[in-house]
Amino acid sequence: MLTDRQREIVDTAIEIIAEEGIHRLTTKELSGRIGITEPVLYRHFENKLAIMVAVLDFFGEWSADILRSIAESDRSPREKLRAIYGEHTNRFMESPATAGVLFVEEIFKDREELVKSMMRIMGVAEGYIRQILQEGLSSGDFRSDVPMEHLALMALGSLRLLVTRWRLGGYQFDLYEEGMRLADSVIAMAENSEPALERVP
Amino acid sequence: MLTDRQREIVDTAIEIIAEEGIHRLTTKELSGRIGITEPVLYRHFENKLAIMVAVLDFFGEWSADILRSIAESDRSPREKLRAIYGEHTNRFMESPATAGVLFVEEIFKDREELVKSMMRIMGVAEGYIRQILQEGLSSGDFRSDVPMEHLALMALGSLRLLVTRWRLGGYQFDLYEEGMRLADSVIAMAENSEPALERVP
Amino acid sequence: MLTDRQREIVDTAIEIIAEEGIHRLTTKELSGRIGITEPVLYRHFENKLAIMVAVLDFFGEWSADILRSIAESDRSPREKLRAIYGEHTNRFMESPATAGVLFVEEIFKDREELVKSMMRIMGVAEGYIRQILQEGLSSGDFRSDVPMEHLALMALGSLRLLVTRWRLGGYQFDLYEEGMRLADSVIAMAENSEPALERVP
Amino acid sequence: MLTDRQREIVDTAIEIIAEEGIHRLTTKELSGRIGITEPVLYRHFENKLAIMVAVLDFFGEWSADILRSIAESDRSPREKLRAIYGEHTNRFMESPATAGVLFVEEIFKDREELVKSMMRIMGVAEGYIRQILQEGLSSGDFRSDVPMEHLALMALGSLRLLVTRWRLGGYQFDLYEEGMRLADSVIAMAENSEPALERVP
DNA sequence: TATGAATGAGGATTCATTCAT
DNA sequence: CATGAATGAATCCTCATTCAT
Repeated sequence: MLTDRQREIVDTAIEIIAEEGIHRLTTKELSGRIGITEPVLYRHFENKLAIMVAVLDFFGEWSADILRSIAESDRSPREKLRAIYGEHTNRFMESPATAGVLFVEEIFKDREELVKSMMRIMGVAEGYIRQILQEGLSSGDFRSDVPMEHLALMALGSLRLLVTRWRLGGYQFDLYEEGMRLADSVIAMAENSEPALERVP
Repeated sequence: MLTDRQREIVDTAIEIIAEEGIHRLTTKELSGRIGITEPVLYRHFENKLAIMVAVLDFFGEWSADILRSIAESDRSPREKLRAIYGEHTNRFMESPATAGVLFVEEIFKDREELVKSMMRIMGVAEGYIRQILQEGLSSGDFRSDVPMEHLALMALGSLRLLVTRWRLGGYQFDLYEEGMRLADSVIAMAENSEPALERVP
Repeated sequence: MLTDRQREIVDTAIEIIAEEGIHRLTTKELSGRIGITEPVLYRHFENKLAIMVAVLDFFGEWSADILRSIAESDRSPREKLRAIYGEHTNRFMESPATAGVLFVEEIFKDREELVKSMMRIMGVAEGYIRQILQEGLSSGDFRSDVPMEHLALMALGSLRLLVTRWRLGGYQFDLYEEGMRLADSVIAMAENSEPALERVP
Repeated sequence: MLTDRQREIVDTAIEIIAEEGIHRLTTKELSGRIGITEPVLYRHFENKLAIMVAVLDFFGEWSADILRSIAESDRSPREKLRAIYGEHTNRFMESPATAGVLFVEEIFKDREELVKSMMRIMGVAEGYIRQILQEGLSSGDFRSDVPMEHLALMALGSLRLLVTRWRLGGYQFDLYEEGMRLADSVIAMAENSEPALERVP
């Protein structure tokens, strides 16, 4: 879908956003890092907005890929929920720049033109998560006394907040390890508290 | 602490951030909205950074005020947790601009100079929340099989995500009502599942 | 002639020019150093130009005072020439700020309105110097094969350049000592080379 | 070393400094005179400081060129000293703007960042002058009873002061003619007073 | 496909000065 | 005599974007 140059531009844009913040994503900085002149950007994208949309789309695909592969795997709902934390935190540690994935809304929220793109991306991600939770509900693994959407809010919300603190703190702690510990807690709370009674008979 | 003019400037800055995003917080926009000339801003604040710090401090106090009054109230830990959701969502609906409170980190995260201010503010808020959760643990109301910090991450993280969606969706749903429903779910999950057995004997 | 406040303003202005350069002589800096508000300056001077003229006049009087007292003293022309170097360098070391005296033209040269003031001041100083040189010529102490105006240019020019280097170098060497050594050289060159023959018989 | 545009910018900067003073060297004035917009300046120089450094360097080269060619010429020390006055005053009359060369220190003295550049330039010039004076000393043309550095101070100092007065007086007198007359006086004073006795034997 | 050169609009900030109190 | 509050004009500089080559 994207040419090599376009990929390079998008990657570099993400790098800048991650390292220096969205307000440093300027055409000068972007072209400078790649080693091209500014007009080149306009050969490959109509304008800066188009670059940002491409960044968004990249994030969307990145996120959808992870979630889809987890959702379609053979694991139990519990394991899938764990995998969401594990996969994300793992990849974030490898490439902190992409930690922005979870915060796409925050990064671009003040650009009206991008909201639609974002909503779509978030919708896709949410879809996968709900699907996983639904499985857990159906199988009786997850408790049914709280609405699934609240489970989703807590699962994703806690993960986001964990990552936020990791970034603000300067990537000091081991995100993956903390993520897995958090996952276990979330699962413990999401589980049916009397599994034996309900499932064994 | 702040003069009237300074308050006016800070309020207007928050308004702009809420309505148009941080990237529109320019001295021109700010002075224009207030109906003064740009240099006036510099009579009341040393520079734009000082204005942003004042905005941060305002957020910090706003947040600390709510949390302190809840923490010091007579309610049960359960009720306090509920109150956190209730008070915040309620006030956000009254003044959506201040919904930024919860997202201070995101708004200013790319301004290195402000990170310290932010950390302090977040620390204060976290302190109150931990205090409330601790009470619940001590009283046996809250489950002890998950670390308190994870409870905090889930409680605050889910609230944040709820508010984020409310804002992105254009303030369409009733944040307070949804917030209280979410609170009940969070409490249900945080509670000891067999209260009678553990607390009565 | 000047009120106390006016003196304070002029002194501080000189201080600023000496320490930070003419481009830092702003009403803000000036009032700030004195500990008053900016409008106060306008109570005591019509505008900034008037302050600069007062600075110029101060310089003029300072310079004229030294030169007059030397010119009117009982010393020989030789000694008077020495005294010019000695008095100036001595006072400059006590108060480097006033070293600007010699460079009034440079400091204010781009302010057309001040040129007339400056010319007058320089004229006065030159008058005294010429008077001293004339004495030396008449008495046969100084050589007559070079025009007096050239003697003046060399005497004053070398002193200026010495002081310039002292300032640029950060006041590192002992200006007075170097000044006196220079004075001796200038005098040696200005003197009649065959004094015995011409004056004794 | 400099592109055409850069040369144009530097030349115009010098023009402005000469005509209106350093305080009128603004990006607006500079771009306006050239007939370009302000941002163009920043395509060709990193910032205003870089422009000023380029101006300084231009002065330095200009000065070094003259002095080197004189120093390396076949003339006698006497003639070289004369040539310094002659060449400089001659060129200043052709292009009064460049008269700033001699006063680089004064023009930029309050810009700390430029002092190093200046020191280097002045050092180079001084080196050539000392070299010439040394020749005169060695050859017995110049008197040895005054330190060479004092000769240099007088030679350069008197020239500077002459040019200063020429500029302040609005370029009224014939600088070249006056310069050569001054040169003769300086040489007369610098010469050994009893040449016959010392050199003929 | 890339570049060099340019630009209009806007960024934060500082200036000398005024005026009502 | 002094201040608090304000301002118009100017400062240096950066932005995204265009266009001829």
